[in-house]
Amino acid sequence: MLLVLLPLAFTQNPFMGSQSGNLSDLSAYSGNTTIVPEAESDSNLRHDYLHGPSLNQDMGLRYLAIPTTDDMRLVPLALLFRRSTAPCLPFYFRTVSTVGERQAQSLPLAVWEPEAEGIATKSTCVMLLFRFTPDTDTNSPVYSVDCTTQQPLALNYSPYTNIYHQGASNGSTTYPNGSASLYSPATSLYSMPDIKPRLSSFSASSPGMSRSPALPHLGSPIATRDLYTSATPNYRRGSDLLLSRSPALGSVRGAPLSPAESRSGFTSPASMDSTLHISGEGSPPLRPTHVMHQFQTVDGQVIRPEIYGKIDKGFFMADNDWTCYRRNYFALQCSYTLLPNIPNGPLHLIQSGGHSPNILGFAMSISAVVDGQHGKVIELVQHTPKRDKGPQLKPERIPIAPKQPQLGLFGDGALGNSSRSLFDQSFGPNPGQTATEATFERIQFKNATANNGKRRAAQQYYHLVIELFADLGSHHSSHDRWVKVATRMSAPMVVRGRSPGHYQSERRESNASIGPGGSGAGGSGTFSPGGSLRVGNLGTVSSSMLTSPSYGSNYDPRSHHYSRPPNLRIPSEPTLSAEDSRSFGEPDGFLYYPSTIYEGHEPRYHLPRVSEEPRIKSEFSQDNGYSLPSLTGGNDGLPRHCGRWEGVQSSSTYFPTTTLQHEMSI
DNA sequence: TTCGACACATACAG
DNA sequence: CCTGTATGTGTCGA
Repeated sequence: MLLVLLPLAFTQNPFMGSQSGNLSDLSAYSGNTTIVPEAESDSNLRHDYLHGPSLNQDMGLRYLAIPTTDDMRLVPLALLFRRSTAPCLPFYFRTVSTVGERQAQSLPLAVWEPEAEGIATKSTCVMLLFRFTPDTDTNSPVYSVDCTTQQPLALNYSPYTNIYHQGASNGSTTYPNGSASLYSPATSLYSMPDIKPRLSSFSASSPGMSRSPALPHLGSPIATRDLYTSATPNYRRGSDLLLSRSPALGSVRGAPLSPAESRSGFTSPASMDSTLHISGEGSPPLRPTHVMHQFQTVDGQVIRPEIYGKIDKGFFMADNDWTCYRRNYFALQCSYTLLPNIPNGPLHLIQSGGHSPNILGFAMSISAVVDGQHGKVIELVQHTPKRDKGPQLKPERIPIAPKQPQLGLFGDGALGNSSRSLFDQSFGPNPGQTATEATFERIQFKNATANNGKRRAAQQYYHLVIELFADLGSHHSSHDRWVKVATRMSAPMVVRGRSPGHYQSERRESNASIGPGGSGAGGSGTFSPGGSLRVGNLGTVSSSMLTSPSYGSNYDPRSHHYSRPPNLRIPSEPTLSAEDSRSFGEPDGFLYYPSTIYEGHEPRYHLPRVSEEPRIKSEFSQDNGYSLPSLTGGNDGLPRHCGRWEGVQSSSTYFPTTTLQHEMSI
């Protein structure tokens, strides 16, 4: 089965007037699919996409389609509309199989991360397309789709990226076995903020792909990759493969973004906001949150944690793998929410055996493993700015409060009061405020992956793991006090052990690197443009500073490693080698293909460079000046920086009048 | 072959 | 321009 997230740009806001305004269009290419307005969904269609406040007036899952046949066509399954241009957190799509009354499984399908898509219009929607194939679907039927979203955190700037589509091409590729693969653009799946999506490797002329007869009159198909090109000068792409275990899909993983298309140096504003955990292009995607323990309120309501994370800096795509250098720093921003969010309720850990210990708080940490979730642990080390002259530590467990999912998309106070309900301790420069995000900076892998760069041997892969722990209280032994309740693992990554020069023969398309000179990450604590405060912390509050994490350009003047002709577009070719078959190990074969489709090919607006944001030096430096884990405190009272981004309010300015349809055929 | 240590290069802030 | 800081990377030896 193939899932495709297909962003569409509508000339008219689907929220205006008839909300079913697009239904007819959808029906037009629905083929053997039954499409029903959400209100009409029946037992066959479960779409309780509201895991806590999620869809709201700003966005909605309007239609769901019930595949009635297993024909080979794509089946439009759902349309997710967004009417606002404001940023929002990713939407998570899951399949839900039901056995009796019980949900048997909930398979993550895809995450649509608006910012990553550069959606800046009121008339945007995402359509999920499923391709049902006899072989795959027989064993893993998908009965419905669950669409959830983590509530938006406050953002004050526009995350708009000037992504636009140009040219016409299909965004899918046909593989030998007949199944089409789509890649998620960088902004893809399970990843977070720093948007560097890599495009799907759909070349403009993907062989085997043709317009689907089922998807008529929607304009010319476009290649995802095109969406990230010219008008997106600094847009980073990351690509991700969603999930897939099937050989066919697994091969997708390799589908890379053309290096040429990656825009160096740009970090989406959204990614700059530490409160935002939207996956970003250019950073390795994260798999869905793996919940190990749920919680319960006193009245029995089950609470599920959702982890957010964003891998910052240091990573780039090489040979279709997320890659970094062991010696270079990367950073990892972590936060979590509780869904539904219960502001003041004491929580109890749900454990087998009946005992339900109180949860006094939560903490997050990071780790790494090799070869999957249960692989051997790989040590991570955290440096101080002194690097070799300073201590080398292991990333510690940082207590932080949950972010509040229920706050409005555009509201302030994403880190508000309720965060304090679980944590009285204060972090950050604003006493009383509870940190809701921990940023682990200057992290390095202790070891490189085996055989990296060598094709003759199997490439080893690491995964970063973000861990959420519940604090059961100091009355427990140190061993029992912290219970790991959820984890979220990154896409597989290659860690190179040697200097870049050693790999120069290989192409590098990244951007993740902050570039030479360490201009970017500078200090420890930062204020993101969105107003979140990141407080450097080495056990205690150490420092903070205002800054806009500027990642600068990908371009490395010294080595030129990251440079590429600005307009050079290299047709991406899916790599389907066995190596590429490596999959996420997630349940199966779902790929998604998010992209925003714009009509018109004119160059679009350019985003202000994030690097232009003012950087403010720390005011809270500790004596030692070190700052390791950073905590992001509530942003209450912090200035929201919106100004420079506010100009993009009117989507009409940027949107073509023609609706484009990206189609794919199998 | 891998990795630590040292050194150098570069960007940026003051 | 100079200096200090931070960090990417080249090199070498264990």
